[in-house]
Amino acid sequence: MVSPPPPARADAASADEPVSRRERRKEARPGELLDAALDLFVEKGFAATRSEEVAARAGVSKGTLFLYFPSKEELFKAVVRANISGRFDEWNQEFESFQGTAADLVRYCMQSWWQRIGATRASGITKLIISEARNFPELAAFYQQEVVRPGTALIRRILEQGVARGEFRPMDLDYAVYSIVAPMMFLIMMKHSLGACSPQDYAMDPARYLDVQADLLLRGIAAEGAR
Amino acid sequence: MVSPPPPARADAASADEPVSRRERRKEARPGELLDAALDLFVEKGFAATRSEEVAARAGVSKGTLFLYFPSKEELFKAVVRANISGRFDEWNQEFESFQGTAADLVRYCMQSWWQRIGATRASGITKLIISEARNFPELAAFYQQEVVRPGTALIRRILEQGVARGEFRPMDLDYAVYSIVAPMMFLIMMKHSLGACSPQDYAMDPARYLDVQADLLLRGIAAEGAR
Amino acid sequence: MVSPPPPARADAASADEPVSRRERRKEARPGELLDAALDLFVEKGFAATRSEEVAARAGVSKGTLFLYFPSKEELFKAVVRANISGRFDEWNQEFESFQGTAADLVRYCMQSWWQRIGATRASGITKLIISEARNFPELAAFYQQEVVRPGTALIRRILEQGVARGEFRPMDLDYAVYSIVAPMMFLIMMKHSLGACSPQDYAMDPARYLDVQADLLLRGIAAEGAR
Amino acid sequence: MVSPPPPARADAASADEPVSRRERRKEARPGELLDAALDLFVEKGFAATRSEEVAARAGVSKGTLFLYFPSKEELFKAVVRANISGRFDEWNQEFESFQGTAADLVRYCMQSWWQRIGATRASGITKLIISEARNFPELAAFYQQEVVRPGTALIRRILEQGVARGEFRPMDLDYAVYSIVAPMMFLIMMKHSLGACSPQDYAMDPARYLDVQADLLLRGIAAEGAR
DNA sequence: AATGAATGAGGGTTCATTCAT
DNA sequence: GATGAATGAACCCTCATTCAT
Repeated sequence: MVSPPPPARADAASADEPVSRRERRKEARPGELLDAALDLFVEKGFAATRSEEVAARAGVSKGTLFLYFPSKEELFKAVVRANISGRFDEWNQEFESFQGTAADLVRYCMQSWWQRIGATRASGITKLIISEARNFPELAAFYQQEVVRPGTALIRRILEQGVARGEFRPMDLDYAVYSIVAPMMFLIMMKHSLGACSPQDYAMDPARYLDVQADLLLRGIAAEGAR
Repeated sequence: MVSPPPPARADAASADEPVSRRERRKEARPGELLDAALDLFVEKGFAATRSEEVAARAGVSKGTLFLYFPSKEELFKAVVRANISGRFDEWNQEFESFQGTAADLVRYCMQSWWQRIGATRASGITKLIISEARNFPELAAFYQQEVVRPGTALIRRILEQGVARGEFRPMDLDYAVYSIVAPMMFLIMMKHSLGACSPQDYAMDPARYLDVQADLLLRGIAAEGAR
Repeated sequence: MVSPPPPARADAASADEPVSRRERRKEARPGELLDAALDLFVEKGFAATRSEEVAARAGVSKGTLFLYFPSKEELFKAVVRANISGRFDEWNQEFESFQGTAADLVRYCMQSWWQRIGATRASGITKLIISEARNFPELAAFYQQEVVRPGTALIRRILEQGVARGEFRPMDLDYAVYSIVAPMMFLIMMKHSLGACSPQDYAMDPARYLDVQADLLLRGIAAEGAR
Repeated sequence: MVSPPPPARADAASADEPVSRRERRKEARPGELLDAALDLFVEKGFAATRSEEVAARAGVSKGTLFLYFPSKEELFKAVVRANISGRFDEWNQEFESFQGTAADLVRYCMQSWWQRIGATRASGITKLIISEARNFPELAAFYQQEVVRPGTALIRRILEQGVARGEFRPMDLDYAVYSIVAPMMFLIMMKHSLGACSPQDYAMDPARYLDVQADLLLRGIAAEGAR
C-alpha cells in the first residue's frame, strides 16, 4: 500500500568510485534530511514539526536544510514523493506467480503487507498522507495515483482471479477490496495515531487481527461448493 | 453532511416572553462558535485553525470567543462533547431498549452511527483526532476517554449480549469490536481525507458498505445452529 | 504621613434626610468604588489590577465603574486624591499642646503614626505612591505637596522645639528627619511589599522596632547635659 | 548612576585573535540586553515594560531577545543575578578579610553598598521588587532568596563578630540589621521613586546620610567600655 | 442609572526563513 | 557549502473600553 522502506539510503552511494568523505556527505545530505523529516512528520505532523528539529536529527544546521529544500512545504512534498516510489511491479509479478488458492493469496497479500509495509516505518507515510491530505491536496492526488490506485487494482485482480477460478462467488469487488484495505488502515491508525497514545488500550496482535479479517471475508465470498 | 443539532439550541427561544436580540444572541453564541470551530478544525486541523478565524466564521470578534471558551483546547473539548461524547447516554439507553436480535442490533448500531455521526460533520472530529493525536496527547487522551472507551464498551456489550443469548458463538471480543470499528474508520477517512481529495475514486454507498461488513461479521460469528 | 483612614465612608450619608435605598446607593457608589480600588491597587499595583475586579469588589458591574470614572487612570488618580486629605492641622494642634519632653513627643509621634496610619489600610496609599510614582509623576508631586512636605515640616518643628528647649543639641535637621521617616517607610515596605510575600522572614514587632529606632536617634541627638 | 560593569563583558574580546563582528556581537548580546532590561524595568516596572522595547533599546529585534532569555521572567532574574546576587561571594570574601574594627566594617559596608549598588542603576532593581512584589510572587521569592537573605546574613555576621570581639554589646540582631537596611531602602526610594519626582525636596548627600545613620547605630550598640 | 456582551489593540512567545561570515 | 545569529510575521490570549439594552 505504501512506499519502499528507504533503509538502504545512506549506503546507496557506497559504490566503488573513490569519493571524499565530504563529498559523500554532500550527496547523502538530501536523503538524510528526508529520512529525518519523514520520522518527524509522521510523529508530529507537518505543522508541529520544526525545521530545526529536522536539521538537528539529520546532523546539520538549520541553514543547511534550506540549502537543499527551499521551504518546509517543499521539504514535505519531497518527503512524500521520495517515499512513494511504487514497488507494485515487483508485487504484481510475485502475486501472479503465486502457487496456491486465491484464498491463500488473499491471506498472503495481507500478511505481506504487514511485514513489508505495515510493521515498518513505511506505514508512516500513509498516516502522514491521511493526516495532511486536506492541507496538501496535490500530494493526496499524487498518492492516490501512485499508491492507492495501483494497490486497489492489485487486490481487485486477485479477487477477480478467484472468481474466475470458481473459488469465490461473483461479488461487488469494490466492497470486497475495501474489506481488505480497511483493516490495513485501521492498523496504521493503531500504530501511528491513537494507538501510539494509549498503547494499553490497543493490545492486539496485528498479524492475527489480519487473519481474522481474512477469515471473515473469505468465508463470506467463498463459492458455495468451496466450503 | 450537516451536524446533529447541538441539542436544544434552536428551541431555546421558543417561549413567548420577548427576548432582546442581544440576549438571544448570547444564548446562541456558544453553539455558533462550536459550529464554526467544528468546521474549521476538521478542514484545517487543530493547530492550523486560528482562533480568530473561528470567531470570524461565527460572526464575532476574537475576544468574544474567549468569553465563552477559556482556551483553544477547551474549545476543542467542547466541540467533542457537543457532537459526540455528550450523546452516549442517549445511545446506551436506546440500544438497551432495542427490540430485536443481537444481529439486528449490530446492524442498527452501524447504520445509526453512519446517520448520526459518520454522515455528519461530527465525523470530522475523529479524523481530526487521528491526525493530531501525537501532537496533542492531552486531546488524544480526552478523546480516548470520552469517545473511544465508551464507544467500544457499547459495542462490546452488544456482542456479549448476543453471546449470552446464544445468537453468537463465543469469540475474541476485541477482534470482533475492531471488525465493527475499522469500517467506520475507513469511511471517515474516505469522507475527510483521501476520499475528499479524489471523490471520483470512492463512489460507494456508505450504508451499503456498512451492511456488507455487518453481513461478513455476523456470518462469521453466528452460532452454529443459528444459521 | 498619610491619609485619613476612610473607614466611615459608607456610613457618611447616614444623615437624617430620608433617601431612597437606590439613591443612597447611588451617592455611595463612587466611594465604594474608590475603596475597592484602593485595596486592589495597593495589593497588586496599578497595571495588574483589572477594572472588572474593582467593580466586582464594589458590587457593581464593569460598566458602572466607567460611568463614574472615565478611565482606569482617572480612577487611580481619584483613589490617591481621595486618600490624601491631610489631617495635619489636627496633628499640629495635638503636638503643639503636647505635655512632656521633646523626646517623649518624638516617641509619641512615631507610635501615633503607627497606630493611625502605619497599621491601618491608609499606609497602603504610601506604598502605592512609591510604586507608581514614576508612572504618575503628577500624583507623586501631589503627594509630595500634600503629605510629604507637611509631614516633614511637622517633624522638623518638633525637633526644632527640642533644640530650642535645650533638650537636643543643634543638628542637621534634614538627616534627623530622615532618621524618623526611614523606619516608617521600612515598616510600610514590610507590610505591603516584600514582607507580605515572605512573612516568615520578617517576624518583628513594629511598635518595638520604632521604639528602638527612637532610642537610637534620641540618644544621638540628646544635649550633653541631658544625659 | 551607571551600572556596575556586568563582569568581564568588555574584556571578552581583549585577545588578539581576530573575531568576526558577528561573533563579537553574539558575546555582547546578553550583556546589552540585560543593560537595556535593567533600564526599562526600573523606569517602567516589570509588567509595563514590553519585551519589544527591551530588544529595541538593545538594538535587536524582538525575536533575538528570546534567543538569549527564554521568557521575560527569566530575563528579570538574569538582571538580578548580573547586578546583585551574583556578587555576594565577592562581598563576603571582602568583608571577611577586612582589617579594622567591627564599627569600621559597618561603616565600610554601608558606604560600599552605596557606591556599588545604591548609587548605580542596580538599586533600581530593589525599587522594582518593592513595587511588583505582590504581583509577581515568584520574582519576590527569588529576590528574597537571592538578595535579601544573603544580604541580611552578611550584615548579621558583621554584627555578631562585633559582639564576639567585645566591641558591641549583646543586642537584638534583627532590629540592628533593620537599622542598617532601612536607610538603604530610604535612599533607594529617594533615588527611584518620590525623590526622582521632586528632586529639589531631597537635596541630601547620601554618603553623609549613611554615615549619620551609622553613627547613631554604632553609638547605640557600642559596648560600655568602648566609648 | 446599570448592565454585561462585545470589541480590538496589544503583549508574550514561536519559528520559518535569511544572510553575513 | 555550511553555519547559526537575527529577523519579523503570526499566533494565542488579556483586558480597558464601548454601547445596545
